[in-house]
Amino acid sequence: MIRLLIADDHPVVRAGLRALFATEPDLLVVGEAASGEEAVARSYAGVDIVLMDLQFGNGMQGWDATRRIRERPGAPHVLVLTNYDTDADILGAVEAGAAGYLLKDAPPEELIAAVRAAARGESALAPTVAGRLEARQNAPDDALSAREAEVLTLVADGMSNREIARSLFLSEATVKSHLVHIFTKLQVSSRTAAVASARERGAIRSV
Amino acid sequence: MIRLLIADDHPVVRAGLRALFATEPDLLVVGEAASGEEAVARSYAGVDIVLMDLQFGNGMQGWDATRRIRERPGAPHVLVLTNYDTDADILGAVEAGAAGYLLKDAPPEELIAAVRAAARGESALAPTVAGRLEARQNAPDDALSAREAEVLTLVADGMSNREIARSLFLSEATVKSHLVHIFTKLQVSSRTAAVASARERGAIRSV
DNA sequence: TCCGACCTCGAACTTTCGGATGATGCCGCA
DNA sequence: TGCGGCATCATCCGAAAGTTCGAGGTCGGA
Repeated sequence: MIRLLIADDHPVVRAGLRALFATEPDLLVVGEAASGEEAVARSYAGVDIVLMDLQFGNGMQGWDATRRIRERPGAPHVLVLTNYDTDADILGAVEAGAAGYLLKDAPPEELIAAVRAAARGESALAPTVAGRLEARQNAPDDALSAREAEVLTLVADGMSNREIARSLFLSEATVKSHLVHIFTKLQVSSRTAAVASARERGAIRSV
Repeated sequence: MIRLLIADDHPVVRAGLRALFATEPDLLVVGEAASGEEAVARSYAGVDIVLMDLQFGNGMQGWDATRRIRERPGAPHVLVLTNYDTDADILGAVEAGAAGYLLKDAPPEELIAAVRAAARGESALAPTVAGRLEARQNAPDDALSAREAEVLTLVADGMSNREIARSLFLSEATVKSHLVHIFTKLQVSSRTAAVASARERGAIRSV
C-alpha cells in the first residue's frame, strides 16, 4: 500500500487526484495540503509519496517545500506536478530533490505509473522532461550572473537604461555593459528579445 | 436535475469537478470534453450548463468555443472556469456570452453555487471579478485594435520594427505608426514598457 | 601569486527607435 | 453625406539603444 499526500492549492485539483487514486487498490491518499507550509508539516513518516504542486498562490512555493521535506532523514519521495514545463522549474525541482516531474495535463495512467515508480525509489521523469534535462546539461554556460539578472528584470519591467542606472546607482555605461553580456549569453541583440528569451527559459516569472 | 458538461483539457481537473458534483444530488455530469471543438460538439440540447476552461493546450480556445455554443438557439449556459483573472480574459469571456466567470482556486461551495445560479439563468460572477468588470467599464478607452495587438505580440516576441514589418507585409513606417498608437493607449513611451504594461493588463499571454 | 569572473566606468561610433507632421483610402455610423 | 476610427505609408530629426575598445577594481580558486 502506497500512502500519498496531495499538496495543491486548488481544491478541484486535489479532488481530481483523490478520485484518480481511489480507483487503484494499492494507492491510498492519507492527507491533503493547500499550501507549501502545510505540505511540509504533513509530510511525516507515515507518508510514502508527496504529490507537490510547484505554484502556490502565496507563501512557500513548491520547490522550497520540496527541499525542506527532502532534507529530513527518512523523508517521503516528492513527485512534482505542475502546469508549466519551463527549464527553470524543472531544474529547480530536480535540484530540490524531486523524484519526478509531471505535467498536470498528463494522462492519468502516466501519473499513476509515476507514483508507483517513485514508491519503488525510481526516478520518474516525464519523457519530454527527461530530454529537456539532458539538453540543459549539454547547453553552453549561459547562466546570467546575479547582477545581470537584476538588470534584466528591470528591463522586463520596461525601464530605460537611464532609469535602470539610477535605480541601481550605476552609470549608464555599466548598464549597457551588463546588457552586452546579457545579449551575448542569451544570443539575442535587443532588450525586448532578451526579455522574450528569458521568459521562454523561465529565467523570468512574474505576471 | 441540472445536467453538466465539463470542458477542460486536464484529465485531473475533469476528475476533480466530476467528484465535486457527484456529492450534490441535483447535479449530474453528462459529459466531458478535452478540447474546444469537443465542447462545441457535445453541447447538445440535453446539457444545461457547460463548465468551460479558457486555456486549452491547442486548437480552439475557450472563449471561441463559448461564443459558438452560445450563438445557437436554446444553447446551454456557459460557466467559464480559469486559472487567471486578467481583464482581457474576463472581458472576452463575458462578451462571448459566458453566464459566469470563476477561478479554479475558488472554494467548491462557490463553484456549486455558481452552477445552480447559472441554471436559474442568473449571472454568477465571482466577487473579485464583478468589481474588476465595473472598473473596466469606467476605465478610459484604451483597448488596442486587432492590428495593434498583433504588432504588440510580435514586439513581445523580441522582434525589431523591420522584422515585424516583413512578417506582416507592412512598411516600417506603418509599424512605427501602430506603435505610436499603442504607446499612447497604454500610456508608455517605449516598446519594452508597452510589453510590460500589456502583460500586466493580461492583453498578452504566452509563455 | 596569477588567472579568470564579475562589476564598474568612459568615449566614440552606428543603428534603431520614437516623436512630429501630414497624407491617402476604407468602413461604419449618425 | 460627413465625421471619426482604423490602417497604410512617407520624411525628418533627436534621443535612445547597441557596438567597440579600453581600463581599473574586487574576489575566489588553481
